[in-house]
Amino acid sequence: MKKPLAGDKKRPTIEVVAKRAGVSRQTVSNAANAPHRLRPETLRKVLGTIDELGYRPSQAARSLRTSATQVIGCRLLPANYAGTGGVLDRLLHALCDAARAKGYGVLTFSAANDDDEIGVLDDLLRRNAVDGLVLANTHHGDVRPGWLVEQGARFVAFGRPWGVARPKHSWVDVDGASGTSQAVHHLAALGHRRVAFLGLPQGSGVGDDRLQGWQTAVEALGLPATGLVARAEDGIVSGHSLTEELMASADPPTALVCVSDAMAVGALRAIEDRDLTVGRDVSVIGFDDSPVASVLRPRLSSVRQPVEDVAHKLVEVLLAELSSPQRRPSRELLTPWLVARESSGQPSSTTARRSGTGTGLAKRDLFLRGSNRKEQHK
Amino acid sequence: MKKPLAGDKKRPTIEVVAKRAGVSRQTVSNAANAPHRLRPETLRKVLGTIDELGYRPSQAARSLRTSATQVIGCRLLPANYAGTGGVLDRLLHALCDAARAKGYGVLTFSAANDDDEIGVLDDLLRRNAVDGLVLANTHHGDVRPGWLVEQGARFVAFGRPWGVARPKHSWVDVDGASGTSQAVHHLAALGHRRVAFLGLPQGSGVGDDRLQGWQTAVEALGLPATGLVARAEDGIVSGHSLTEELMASADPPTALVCVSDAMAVGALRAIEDRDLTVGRDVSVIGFDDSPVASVLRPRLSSVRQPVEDVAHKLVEVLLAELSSPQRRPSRELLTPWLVARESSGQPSSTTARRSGTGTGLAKRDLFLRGSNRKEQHK
DNA sequence: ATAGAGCTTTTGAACGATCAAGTGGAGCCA
DNA sequence: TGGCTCCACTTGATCGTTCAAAAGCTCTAT
Repeated sequence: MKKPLAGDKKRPTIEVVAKRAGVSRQTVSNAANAPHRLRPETLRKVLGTIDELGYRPSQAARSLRTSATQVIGCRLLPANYAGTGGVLDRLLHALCDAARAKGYGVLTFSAANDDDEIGVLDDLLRRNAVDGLVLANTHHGDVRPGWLVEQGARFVAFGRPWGVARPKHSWVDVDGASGTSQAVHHLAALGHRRVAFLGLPQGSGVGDDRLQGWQTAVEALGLPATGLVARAEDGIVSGHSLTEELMASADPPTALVCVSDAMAVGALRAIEDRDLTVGRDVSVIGFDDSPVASVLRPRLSSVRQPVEDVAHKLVEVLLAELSSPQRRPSRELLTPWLVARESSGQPSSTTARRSGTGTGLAKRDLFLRGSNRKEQHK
Repeated sequence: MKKPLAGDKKRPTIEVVAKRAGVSRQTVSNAANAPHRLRPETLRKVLGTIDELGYRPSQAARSLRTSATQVIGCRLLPANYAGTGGVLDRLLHALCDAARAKGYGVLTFSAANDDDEIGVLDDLLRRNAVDGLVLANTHHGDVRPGWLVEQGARFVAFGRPWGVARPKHSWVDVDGASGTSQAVHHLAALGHRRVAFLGLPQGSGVGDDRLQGWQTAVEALGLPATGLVARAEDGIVSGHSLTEELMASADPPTALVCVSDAMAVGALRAIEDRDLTVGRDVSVIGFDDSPVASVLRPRLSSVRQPVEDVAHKLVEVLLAELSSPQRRPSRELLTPWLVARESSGQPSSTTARRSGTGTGLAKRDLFLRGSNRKEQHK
């Protein structure tokens, strides 16, 4: 039915469609934007012509008139193998889907740092290239939200406004504390009592949030807490040295809850270096369920963020922001869940050596790989 | 100098700038688009006013008039932990940078499959939402390039037009054969003679290309070739079973060159399962240098694609395509390089056991992690 | 003095859609 | 019949920019 736009043949304009259907421009416009205004018969006729010519309204002309671009801007963060990088990549996919379902596109851009990002945002806003923005990776002392509010820009943050008492903008975030708390409960249920936490230096929003979840759970379960928190900048190296530190103590932990998968990878290494077995002698749980988690051996238990839900909420909140600007900011806190794998098991003191974990390709690996492949081609 | 767009204050239009500078609209327009047409004095004055008011031309109005959106479309492929996924994520970042350097933005979208993608592309083209497209992940029997050519769309493919004799479109690709050839040469230099290849089923473009590189190198070096090629669908499980197969033979290989990192991960597992040591008893080299490569232990040697160069070429070729449509299609083949890590070492028969590879966190890990962090915040 | 050439600047029109106001006709009521 | 409302559709104006052509101006050559 659709006519190909072969060669340099021009796209049909609303005028062409109108003439061909024997109606006026506005009627064609209404057929798409306000079908209830047309008589059913007319509507059918016009839609038929639209389909026949393959007409779609020019985005530029529509944007000029309505000053709405139907585009959302989002910074592309460097894809590091662990940490937030992996999550943000997944989020971007989900965001594209969620946005498209609402008729929006996603314009991505990269920036070297926050100041550079503000430069890009300034350009996008001044050119009216986007209707709204998704601001990822918020952190303490983040200058971007304030700047955006000042500019009167519409945006949602993915991440709470850490350290800001009365934020003037909407945000969506994942309850990190719930995630680490789930991890501790899972470990306690397996029989662990000395559950340590590998966190970030004080002052990091996500870090403190996740630490608090550990703390809450430990208190609730009556587990020991002293000497079981170690902190450093995120990274494999940090995870390694913090774990060495903890394991060298008089009464070492039997399980480690980590603030990130990168930390967890470091922890795995340190445990192996002490000739201990991960998941038996010492259990490890990471955060973010980055792609590496299911490739490591033993596979890493990790807390997974509900990125699809986050993306839907982000779009929902942003669109609300776009339609009625002066409402008070909304907040959404979503709950992550634990993906338990072989890196977390019963402590060796309370159970005999588990069988069938050391060698061979686990059945679950097969299944996981299978479902990955399906996702890839669906 | 820049005036904030506080509150709902309207962006200044070209008319406002013109009035304020005491010139006409067109002069303001020329100041930005054709400065050579203005008297130096006038130019200075107008640019001053533009800067003072923070004026930027409305993208919509400009697009309407020029029918150029300054936007490139690119499909976002599912981020699988190995295979092309990781490469395409890196590519997207580089593409955003390269595009922005030329004043273009990148509109991303996801699609469930190629047909779905055509639907999205059709929409984007009909609405004139993008000037051009980057088509990633080309494969045998790909219907997209032909469809795009038929539509008269401007695009560049990342990936050769596999199986098409006289392609009608431009493309940029990485020379996979060179990559696997480098891998074989590297292994041969280390003393390996029986170098096997873990490939994809015949008919896959990238797979056959990479196999050919292995073949060429093996012939050039006079290494044995019979019984050293195993093929299956990409994936960890495939890598595992193919490796078991090869290692069970009468005269097993001492090194494996893999078509992907996923295959390589499977190979690592299979080797460990036979209680052999990777990098000593059997060396393994992957392809794409996905994020997992440097996290695995031993760290995986892998062939790395020059994504930044690819992105630059893609943008360069696409912009050429946009400016002068009817030139003949250009082709660019870039060369990847081998990143040698611990998974490839001297074969155990020709050398004593290497020291310092088994335990501890390698120094290079420290450096790598450090540079990752820097990239993240630069 | 005047025309022509060349440079700088201005003016009118157009891009293709939507908004706001206007028109014509059917239906209803007095 | 006149007047009013409501519905379906049409017309004129407009969004903010750039293109194409016209208009001024300066300078030179006749």
